[in-house]
Amino acid sequence: MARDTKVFKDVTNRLLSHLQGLTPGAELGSEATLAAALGASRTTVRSALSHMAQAGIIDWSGRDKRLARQPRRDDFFSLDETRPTAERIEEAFLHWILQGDVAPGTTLNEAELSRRYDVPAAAVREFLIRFEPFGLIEKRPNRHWVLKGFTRSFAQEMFDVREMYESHALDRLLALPAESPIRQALREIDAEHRALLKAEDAAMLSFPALDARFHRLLLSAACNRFIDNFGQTISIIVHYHYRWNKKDETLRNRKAAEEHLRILAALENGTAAEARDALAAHLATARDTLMRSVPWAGA
Amino acid sequence: MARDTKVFKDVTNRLLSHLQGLTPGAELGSEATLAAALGASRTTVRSALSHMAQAGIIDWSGRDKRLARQPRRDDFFSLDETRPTAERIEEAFLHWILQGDVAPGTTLNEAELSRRYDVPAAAVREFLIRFEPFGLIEKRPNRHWVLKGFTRSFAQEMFDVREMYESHALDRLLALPAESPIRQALREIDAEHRALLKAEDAAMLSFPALDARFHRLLLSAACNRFIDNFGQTISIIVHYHYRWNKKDETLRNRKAAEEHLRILAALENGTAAEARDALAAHLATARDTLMRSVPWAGA
DNA sequence: CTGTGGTTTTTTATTGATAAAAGACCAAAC
DNA sequence: GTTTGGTCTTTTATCAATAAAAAACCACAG
Repeated sequence: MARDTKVFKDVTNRLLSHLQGLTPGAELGSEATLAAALGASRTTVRSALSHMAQAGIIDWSGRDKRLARQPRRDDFFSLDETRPTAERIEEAFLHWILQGDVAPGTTLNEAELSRRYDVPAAAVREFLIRFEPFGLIEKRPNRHWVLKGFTRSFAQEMFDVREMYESHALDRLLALPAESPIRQALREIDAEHRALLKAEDAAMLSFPALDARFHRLLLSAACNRFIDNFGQTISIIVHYHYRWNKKDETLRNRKAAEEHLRILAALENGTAAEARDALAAHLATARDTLMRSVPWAGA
Repeated sequence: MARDTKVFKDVTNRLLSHLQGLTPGAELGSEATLAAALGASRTTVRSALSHMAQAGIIDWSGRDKRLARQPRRDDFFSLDETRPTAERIEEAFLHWILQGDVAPGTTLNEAELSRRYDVPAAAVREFLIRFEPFGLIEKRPNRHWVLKGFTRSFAQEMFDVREMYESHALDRLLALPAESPIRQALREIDAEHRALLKAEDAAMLSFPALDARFHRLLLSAACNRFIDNFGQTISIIVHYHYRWNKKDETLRNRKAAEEHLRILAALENGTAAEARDALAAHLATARDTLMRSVPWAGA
């Protein structure tokens, strides 16, 4: 077999949902236009079109492309088939690692991971290479990968960098005018926090996603690709950590949301010192929460 | 063809140079001992041994392994054959990029790089993946890699992080006792700086290596894998930059060496504030030097 | 001469085959 | 009974073949 037809399926799906908005007989526009709109090559769009013509969804001959009938639900490919491979590995792998039942020192076999997650071996390899500088895994040349585990020292070092970056970003943020896009976005996030805190406890489950957005937005004020990059990886780790550690979840999230609000309030009305103080307090809580859930043992 | 026999050649070379210290008739020791000493598998050591037996360098039958004659120069494999692939790509690629005649926006073809540097395509791919988070290149999914170039904003962002990390490391260093290994190592580096400054101008060519060691040692005080990792990459970039930018080289190096000495003196005898000040001054000069050589134009 | 679609070429992603290197196993030697 | 070396198995690195996707090319309609 050669490469997967993922892009073709994804393009077909997106083309179909576009067609749902049209009435039968409507013109579809030129191939080049469709390709540009879908962000794919004309070759792939043509494959999708001929697939849809065969299925009787469109009439197609030369320049004349018309909707023949409304797309049905079973015309679509399943979402699972179009999900990016990288995303699937990342999710499966991080879930496995942060689940906690994988001991540090475990050797990772590329072929086995590839089989287990049903993804190409090259994609597994690529993921592991990308993940290595992050420090959780290590490659022994000519040998296998070794899991170094989520140790206390790892968590500590991660937080040291996080504190450095977020403090730096906050200082940059304080220097920005109140009308800047980032500060406007922060005001919107402030409103979302208030709405979440007013809602029922169950709604608190959506806090991790909000938390990730808040911190990424904060870091984006640094306008630094290295910091953005780190923030992305950290948000993955923290996100999966939240998913895993269910203890006192609602209470913990509520407290974190309130700490976010204190930072946001200080940014809006308070002094720079108060904002720095609020951020430091929040990061200290976050560090404490994370460290509590990391086992003392481990290499 | 399958994989290269690089490890075999390297093991053979190292075994040969070990044999040069022995007199003919001497026993070589067990296969397992040799394998452990050379950091390779017994399988590979056995291949090397049978190669050397065939060449008449040793007499080998069962447990009895003796040196038959002194290894000659032409018994060795050429150094070029044993150099790690990763190192070769890194050197060739970074040299090409930092040479400056490659315009940002240039597309990189994996197969072409593989041919040009005579390294396996997979190794090129691996190198590019590792290098991507560093921000110089970018992958368009299902398409090629794109060079983003060594732009002013890139250099600026790199230095922002560098300043953050080195300041943090310095604070950690100031808290260490005078007898700590890092401070001892710094005293040795201090002496090397003084020796270099006393020597002729030509000796200043070895400064870049000393500079890299100084900064890496400083960063190592942070005891943080993320910081160490960044330091490694930066030292590569700065190293290649030095190699490229020959203007006022000696003068520039001399100045930097003196700035290093000021930091080291402050660490030894001065106040914390003086040390911080000296570091800030040095980083400002370094930033200025780098920025001067980065063209204003570019994406 | 510009936009469009049919066609061909190039490049990338993926797989399976193959040899190097590592690692496991086991019997003989000390 | 521990060490050592011969042999076999597993895993990794590499290449070649193949199909998807992209990109280039070209002819023709308007």
